Amino acid sequence: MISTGLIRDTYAASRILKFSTDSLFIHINYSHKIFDYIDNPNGFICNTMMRAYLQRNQPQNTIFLYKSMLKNNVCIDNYTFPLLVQASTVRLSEAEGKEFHNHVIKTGFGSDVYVKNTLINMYAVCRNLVDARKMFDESPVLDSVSWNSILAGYVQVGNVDEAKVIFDKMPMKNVIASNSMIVLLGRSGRMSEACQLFDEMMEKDVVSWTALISCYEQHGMYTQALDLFTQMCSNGISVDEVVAVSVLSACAHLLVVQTGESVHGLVIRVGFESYVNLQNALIHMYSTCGDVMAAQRLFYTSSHLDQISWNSMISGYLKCGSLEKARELFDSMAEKDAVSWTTMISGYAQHDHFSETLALFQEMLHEDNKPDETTLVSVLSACTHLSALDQGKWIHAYIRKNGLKVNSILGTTLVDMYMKCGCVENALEVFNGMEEKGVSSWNALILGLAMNGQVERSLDMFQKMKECGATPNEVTFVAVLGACRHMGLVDEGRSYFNAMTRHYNVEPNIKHYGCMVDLLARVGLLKEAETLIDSMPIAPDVATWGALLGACRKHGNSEMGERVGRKLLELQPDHDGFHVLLSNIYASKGNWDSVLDIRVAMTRQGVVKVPGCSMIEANGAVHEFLAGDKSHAQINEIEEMLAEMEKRLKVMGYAPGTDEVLLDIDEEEKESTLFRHSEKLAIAYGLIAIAPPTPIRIIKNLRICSDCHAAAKLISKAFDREIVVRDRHRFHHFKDGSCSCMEFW
DNA sequence: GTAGGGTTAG
Repeated sequence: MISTGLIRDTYAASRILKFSTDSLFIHINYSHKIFDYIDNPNGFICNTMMRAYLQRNQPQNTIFLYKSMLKNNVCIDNYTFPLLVQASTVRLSEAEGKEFHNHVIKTGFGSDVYVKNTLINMYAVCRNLVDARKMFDESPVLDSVSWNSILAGYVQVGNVDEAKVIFDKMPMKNVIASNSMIVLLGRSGRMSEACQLFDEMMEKDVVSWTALISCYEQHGMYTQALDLFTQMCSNGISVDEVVAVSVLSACAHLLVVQTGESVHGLVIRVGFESYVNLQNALIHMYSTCGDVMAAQRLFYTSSHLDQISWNSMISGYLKCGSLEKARELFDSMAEKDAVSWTTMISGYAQHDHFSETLALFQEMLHEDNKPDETTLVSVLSACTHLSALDQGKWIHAYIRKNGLKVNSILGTTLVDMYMKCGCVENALEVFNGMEEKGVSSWNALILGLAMNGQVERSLDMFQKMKECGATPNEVTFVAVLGACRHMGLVDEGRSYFNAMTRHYNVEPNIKHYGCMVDLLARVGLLKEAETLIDSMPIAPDVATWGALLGACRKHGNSEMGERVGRKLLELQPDHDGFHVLLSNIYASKGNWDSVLDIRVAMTRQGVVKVPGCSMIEANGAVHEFLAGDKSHAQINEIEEMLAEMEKRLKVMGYAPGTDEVLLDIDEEEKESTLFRHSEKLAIAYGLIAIAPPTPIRIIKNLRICSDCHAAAKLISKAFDREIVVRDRHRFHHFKDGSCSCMEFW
């Protein structure tokens, strides 16, 4: 019929069009074709088509059709404007809505209650409460839709007081009004009032239940959300795709995969699997709860996938550690958005694949993608772990250049990066410039200052933190006690430790006890440290005993050292450091037989001493040195520099501290072994490759040894160079013959 | 023909 030419029977045409548009399963293109064949469509036909566009989420076509009605002098009526105004509401365009409001006034349809209500609603949704209220107040006819629309406006802007006034004054409160109020109260954190209203409702529908369930969900009250959902089901309300999404989110947070599965079963039974959002919520729930196979099944069998589905699946693989599968999926994506990139980048960072993190970030930039704050947090953390200061600085510059917002998380990450790269002043600059500071920001600051030897400043910041109204948490006290430990401030440490529980309601955990044991033991209060271990309410861990062992070695208490060392080797027979420490204790007493025993034990256990390794960034590359390493391309120059260093140091009275050398060899050999330590090789290379006044920055994987520490102090004076060494514990800033650590390390 | 509920990816 259609193909024979234009349809001239307007009535027949309107029936056909109405039939095709009313059924949402019929594709819009079909209706569109019919419409095109209609000769001179009248107002009714155009309205029908406008509605079809609106219902299928094509508001722009609704508006376009209206404009062509104007052009072709098609009769506009009181059915046209509500559709038109709704279209501008969906598009969230107040300017468009206002324009159509003017048309309404000019054409004289302003008194139609439908037209008026859609206009009130348009202003309300666009948060223009002034104009919404004006229309509402000036209207001689108000029905329940008018009241609910103005109420929705106050819900929209979160004005509880005004909404309450409207709600109380309403002549006929229906379910819709109460549902809106529940949402508003819940969003404003007034959960008890929301619950009360919910309980008072005579008639509740699925929206009422969803409103309250989602409020619980948003406030992190996941258990309550699930309880309410159970009640909803037993009240005979059937589950729809909206409530399911909220409930699945709660399941994901609580990691209750079984509940999630039953929700899955319910929605399949009701037949809602084709909703993309619901699919995504399911994929997320399964992968968060560790059932990545279930997530994968959904993903690969679904016919409707969107960007979020892909990103969720990648994230699911990353959560369970399948980096390769995640990368494979990532690489196969047709279009990657910022979230896809960040997901993959941060996945690498979280699994300690820092080089991959930086490499993928480079790729992201190379493909012209704009990283945002979240991306940079992960990339910066990789820089911190790799001590890649130059890259870290580059990212900081990128943030400034692109005007990205340094929020509390990004700022804290920057502070941490600068601190852990030994750049205290840069860290402070970032910190002072931060608008919002969280507890973590203060923690990074306190920790960083202490780590860089500025203990007094660190403790001052703890005071200042409290003055600024931040509440110290567990991590804060690890940092504060750590600061005390870095300078041997025993009395201060004791008083902070006591204040934790007394004034700040923070129970000490194993790390706090470890700090205290270390602090006491380090200054020689070995007995007191051991007593503290014995009286701890928590079982001491290997690190706590290890701290005591290290102190025994330092203070030459070989009796306790042997006892503790033996205990540690029982607790963790494969730990290289404890073997070495105990062996050092024996070696310092000249007890070479026991040293040999330990060597044999290490071989038997397959324990390998982690070789000392120092890194130095110079001329855009990272150079690694192992002890006695001869593999560097410029080894001859380095050897010459070592000789020069040794010569100048001897003049200054340097005596090699050979008692730290584990090997049973003679003194002269010991000296030359000492002088081939990785730190010294790196320093020698730094003196060659890095022009003053740039500091020589070195990262060592183990603690710096006492001989290298003494030597570095002298080198800083003899060569007039600043040397910064980050060992696995803290920073040492060597300058003018002294070190920022003040010998506490 | 007009009014109400959701979240999911870093």
